[in-house]
Amino acid sequence: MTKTPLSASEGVVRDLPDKAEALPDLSDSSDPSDPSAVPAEEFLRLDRQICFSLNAASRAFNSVYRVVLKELGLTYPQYLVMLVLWEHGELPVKRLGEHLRLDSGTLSPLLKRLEAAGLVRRERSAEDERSVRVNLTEAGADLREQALVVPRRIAAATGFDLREIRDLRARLDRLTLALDAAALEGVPVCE
Amino acid sequence: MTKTPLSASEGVVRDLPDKAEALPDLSDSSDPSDPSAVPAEEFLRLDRQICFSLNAASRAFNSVYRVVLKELGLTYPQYLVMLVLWEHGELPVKRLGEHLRLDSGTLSPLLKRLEAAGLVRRERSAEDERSVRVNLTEAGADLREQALVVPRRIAAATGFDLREIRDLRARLDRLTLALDAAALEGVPVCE
DNA sequence: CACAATTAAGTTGTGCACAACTAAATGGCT
DNA sequence: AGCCATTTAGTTGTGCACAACTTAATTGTG
Repeated sequence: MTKTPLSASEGVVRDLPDKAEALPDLSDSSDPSDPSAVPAEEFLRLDRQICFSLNAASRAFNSVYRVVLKELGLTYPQYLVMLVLWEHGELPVKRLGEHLRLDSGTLSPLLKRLEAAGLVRRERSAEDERSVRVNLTEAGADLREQALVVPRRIAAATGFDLREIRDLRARLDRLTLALDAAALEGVPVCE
Repeated sequence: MTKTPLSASEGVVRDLPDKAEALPDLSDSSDPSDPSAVPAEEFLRLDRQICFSLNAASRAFNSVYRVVLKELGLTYPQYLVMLVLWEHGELPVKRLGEHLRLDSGTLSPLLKRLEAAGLVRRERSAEDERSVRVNLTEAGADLREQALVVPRRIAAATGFDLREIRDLRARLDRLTLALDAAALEGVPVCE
């Protein structure tokens, strides 16, 4: 077996939405904002759920993009790189990485593949020989035309309207900010 | 260079939260629920943002878990597997995959590593020789004790209270459901 | 100016996700 | 019984994320 069926095939265990209501509603406890009011056992189970949800959403998103992007010949991370280049034009690898929160360990091979595909050119900067500037080729710039339909198709697949998307985005950004901050000053030891 | 600094180092391009307000507010257009009211160019930019947000949140989450789980000797996906086993006990690989939405291509090597670490045992089922049952070893069962603190630390890192976490989870699950459905019956061609 | 620290890109190695495939066991169905 | 479709794990190959490292260019400081 290889691919867990995505559909509502009979035997499938669906942890995601169903159990959401079936489980004890932790937010109904005396003080919903106080995590220490919840027993550790329950908390472990809750963790299982939120982990899974985020993971599942991320992967579901990925796989929808994968389908849509296949006809452009791009992977999802490659699409993200192209989006930045379409919007900003030439950029050194460093800047690209800042936009995407990716380091050279990820970008170097990815850019090599984009270059092999003829979408991008890389050349050492003259002023600073350490820096490599990434440029769109004509083919790369032209691909933007085909990409214009992608967002609509994705948005349609989510079933969310624009307001919901915006709202979800805001929450996710807030989450990311908090997590980054926590990662910086060391993850809290207990509390 | 290798790791894009997570901190507020001066030159860092922060696409995530700042631009959220700086950009034209698409949801203020005449009809927020009608995507076709938005020009394709804007839509492409919006897509860039929501993609990035989801991706960034997922990776930020991952890296916080990575830090916390390192002292347990687990990766994040391995932790997810252990959570399922702690909750359900012995399971065939197939069921494990259903809980986690992972196929054998991902699980087989992962379980092999967990087995090498002495946390699980795998044995062919007697009734059905196709099936492999995954069992916790004593060490694997014991590890649960240490894992009990993980959820609190993560929750603390998010800065979200339980209600917000629950709410975010509900949205993500809804998103996943919609995306799965779309993936099933083919992603909409244009719409 | 010289030399240490910093910065940019790339390389190597590990682990995960997934598509495509193989191998073996099982369950019908005739 | 014999055969074929299905089911279950596993394998192989590609691409991404990231840690740890290397190399080379640049900057800062004495």
